[in-house]
Amino acid sequence: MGRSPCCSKEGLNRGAWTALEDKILTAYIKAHGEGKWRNLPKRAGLKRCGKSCRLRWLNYLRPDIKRGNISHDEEELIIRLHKLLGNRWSLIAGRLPGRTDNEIKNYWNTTLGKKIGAQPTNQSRLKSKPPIDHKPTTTEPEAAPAQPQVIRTKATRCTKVLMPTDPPPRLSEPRPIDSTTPQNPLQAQPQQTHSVAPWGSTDFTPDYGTTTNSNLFNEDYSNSNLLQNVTPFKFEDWASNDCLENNATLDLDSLAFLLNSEEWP
DNA sequence: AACCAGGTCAACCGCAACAAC
DNA sequence: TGTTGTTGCGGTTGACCTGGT
Repeated sequence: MGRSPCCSKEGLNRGAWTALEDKILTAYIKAHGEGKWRNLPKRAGLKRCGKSCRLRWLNYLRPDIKRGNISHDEEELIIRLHKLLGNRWSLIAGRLPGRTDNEIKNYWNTTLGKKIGAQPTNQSRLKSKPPIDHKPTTTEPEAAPAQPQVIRTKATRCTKVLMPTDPPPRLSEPRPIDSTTPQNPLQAQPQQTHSVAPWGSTDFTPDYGTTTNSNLFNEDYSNSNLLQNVTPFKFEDWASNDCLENNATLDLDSLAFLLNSEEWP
């Protein structure tokens, strides 16, 4: 490869983090804040690569991390969002306060992927495992007739986002439902600095009442605490956002078509 | 008790987008 | 405008755990 690794491998610790390393990293970030990951290990006195520090902080040490016990509401939300977004774990995680993309990805690959009959992302693992009996549960949508429609899976960053001047409330602080503003999980507020919603524009108009799937969310989630504070979005608005790739409009057109189809649960 | 298979999850890897120069 | 450095992302790996035999 033409490019050197992010850091020299020599003399650096690898593998599981020790309690001491965690302590050092946490203390350093509390004192100096996040960012500058490349220089962080040197400054903090850690024999770790900056990438490793970042990952450890984001996925494990951050104070707002929720660990384990993914609730039923969260599970359903993950399933729905995965149907919409595919393996874009950071976006999905952005809808789930306190959850990390890594945790959701793992949860999907080990639990949800099997439950709903989707292929885990880890294809190599599947090869050595027997087929899974996909029985729909009472709480899950009907098993998809075919592979879930995935927009795309390549990693892309989305930083050109217009943040709302009035950030939506956290999921953990539900607001009363306004009957005039149907709710949608995709409008749940982004709570993580590393992952923001592409539909962050403040001026789009909630309007998805023209499709047979307009109640995709508000029906299924009408009883969900998690989703009582979210508002619907419009695919056209979403697709036109600058942060999406040029071909995203096409993909979203396909997605809109999919949502209009009878096959959509 | 020992072994094995399968499941879970933290960590690593390589790529691509973005920022700085 | 092009190049280089940095950051963030999804995919993948492997150590550890657990349950069955």
